[in-house]
Amino acid sequence: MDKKGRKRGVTIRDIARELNVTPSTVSRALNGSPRISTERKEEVLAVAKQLNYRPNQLATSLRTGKGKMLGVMVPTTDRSFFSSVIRGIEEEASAAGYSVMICQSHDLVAKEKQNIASFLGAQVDAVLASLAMEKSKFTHYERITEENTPLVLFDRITDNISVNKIIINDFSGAKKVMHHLFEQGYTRIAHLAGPQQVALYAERVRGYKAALAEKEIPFDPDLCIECTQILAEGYRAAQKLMGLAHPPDAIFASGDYAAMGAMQYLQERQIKIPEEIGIAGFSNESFTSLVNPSITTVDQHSLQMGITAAKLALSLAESPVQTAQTTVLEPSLIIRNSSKRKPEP
Amino acid sequence: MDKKGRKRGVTIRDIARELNVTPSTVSRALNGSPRISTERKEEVLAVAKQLNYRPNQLATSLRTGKGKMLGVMVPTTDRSFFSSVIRGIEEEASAAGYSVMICQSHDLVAKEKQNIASFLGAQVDAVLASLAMEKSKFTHYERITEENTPLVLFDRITDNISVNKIIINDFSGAKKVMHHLFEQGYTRIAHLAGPQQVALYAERVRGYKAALAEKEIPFDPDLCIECTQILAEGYRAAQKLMGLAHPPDAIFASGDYAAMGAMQYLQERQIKIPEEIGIAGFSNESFTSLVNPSITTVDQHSLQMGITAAKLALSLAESPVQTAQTTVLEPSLIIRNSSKRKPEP
DNA sequence: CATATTTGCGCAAACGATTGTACAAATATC
DNA sequence: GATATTTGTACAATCGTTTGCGCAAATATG
Repeated sequence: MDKKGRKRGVTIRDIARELNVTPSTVSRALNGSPRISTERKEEVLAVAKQLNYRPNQLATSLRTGKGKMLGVMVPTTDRSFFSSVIRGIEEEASAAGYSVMICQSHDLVAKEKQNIASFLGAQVDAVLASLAMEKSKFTHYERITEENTPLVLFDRITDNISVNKIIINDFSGAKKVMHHLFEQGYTRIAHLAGPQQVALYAERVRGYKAALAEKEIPFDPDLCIECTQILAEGYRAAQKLMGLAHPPDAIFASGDYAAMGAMQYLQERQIKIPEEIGIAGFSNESFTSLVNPSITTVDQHSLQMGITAAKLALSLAESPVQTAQTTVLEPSLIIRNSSKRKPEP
Repeated sequence: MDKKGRKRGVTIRDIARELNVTPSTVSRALNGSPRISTERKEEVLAVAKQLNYRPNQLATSLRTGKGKMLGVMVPTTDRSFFSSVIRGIEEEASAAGYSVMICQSHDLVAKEKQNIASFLGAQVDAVLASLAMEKSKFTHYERITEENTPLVLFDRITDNISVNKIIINDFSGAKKVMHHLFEQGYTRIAHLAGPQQVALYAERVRGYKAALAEKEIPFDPDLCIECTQILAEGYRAAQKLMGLAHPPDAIFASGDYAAMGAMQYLQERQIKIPEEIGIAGFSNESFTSLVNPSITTVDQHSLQMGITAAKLALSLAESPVQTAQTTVLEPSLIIRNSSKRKPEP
């Protein structure tokens, strides 16, 4: 601590003084410059270790413009999907010597703006983000690219902004669910769609419709209910569906929480799952394997998505001149009891 | 971008040049120094806005030694408890103009060390951490305090290191569960204890024993099984318990996942819950309200814990000279169907 | 009116690291 | 042995901000 109560660490100056050389020599030695003799390097390294020297990242970043830090923004960390993605990003980043700054938007544009300001202020080398659900004009994201900081969008993306994107094939995921439901003998399948301003939910609806079309089943608007993918809305949607003149014999929800809500309603009504009605969700939320019956869902390979996104972000951070690309990951169907009414073959 | 391809932002120099003053004047104006005239301040502010100036946090931090950043380390973000704590920390921090850097230890000491190095390198103003389960000597945590960075431990703490701590009253939480189970008429209550090197699990065992003692029920070692609090271990523990000559009539698990595992085993065995056996967990994990029957558990006021921890950390960051204190929060029992076998009064 | 005080701002030195250039000594070349 | 080349360090500027000190002009005080 100096006289002002601030903490003071060991600096290259201290090492330099110890060895009667200049800070520049120490710096070069530490960074393995070829212009420094091997013996000097060893001396410097020894003293550095002895003094427990730790480079001040801030100073290095300020000088070099590279902060060795990735900014990650997700709507929330307590969904298993996002938390896995983060884990993937972290693994990849820390392997490359980068640290990760995580922020949550709580699906609020205002918070997004705030977080972006934080990222930019902290001079992160790249930003990885999954968009908030709130409708917006994405101008705050443009400020990132304006400052020449690489931006990678994952999962919740938009076409309104031209950057690198990592998504899963939501269209295909939805179709896989539908094929499975057809295979199990369900024919009148309802869909609990997510907010359609979010691209991935729109994609899933597209997959739903495409699967119907393949079977030459006309699309029935009554069976496709748009709702935020939370438990209560799934419950209400199921209620509505069961009140129809021709209720569905299966419900495919665009999110696991809505699927769960629907299931709760059906169970309260003593409707047997999967015998009378089949249920499927999306995201492979951890509870889907715990509840009874376990819920059929779609795994999004979240860890892999994080790794892929991080790799891309890191490469962009090192060499910023690259053209925007979109990587599409293939999701996997996970069949569980909520939709299995045929015996195993 | 300069010639080397690095991004260059607007600096106070640019503002200064525009107004024909020096950077120091701009800096003072921006920081509201009383030594600058009101008109100058307005001019500076106007130009700053016009040029879209954003202070370089790195430079400020380097100069002042304060990074306006909190480091948060948790074992994992995908437990609802930790993710809520983080949310609380974030809210409090961002209200105070601080940003938050989140790292996960995955319960590995090696990762803890790495993360601490990241924190220290990033010159965070304070570190908030919940310990990994792995046994260790905590010397890596001491490096934080050695560098005079405030450290606040929450939830998973240790007595081996003298710092500020925020915990919930695990002893009392466990007793509350036990009282409730007694009240419901359960008398032979088993406990699935967590790893005893983790203080909070030891506390819960202490609460379990204390409640037994109050009822003058002798402690039966056969009924207290230590296991990591994951689903599979809970399942196995229940299996073991039901194989006893005198099996229990209730199982109180120190964690919700273990409780869930136990419940799955019992359900497979067609044992009725809560009629034949009562179940209770700990942590109020989100799935506990979704499964059937819903699981009685203990809420740890995670959001409040985060807020409290952040407040403490922030105050320490501002004025480092304070004596270590421990704050204890009171948990709440949440009674659900897995342990409710008496009709509501 | 002369001296003291305030007011408003500039100068320059930090913070800790990196890096282009310079420069002496050691080695190589003829 | 004189000159050219390499080798190992030092010097000093720089990244963007903050801040102690100094200094002039404006105002206040006697």
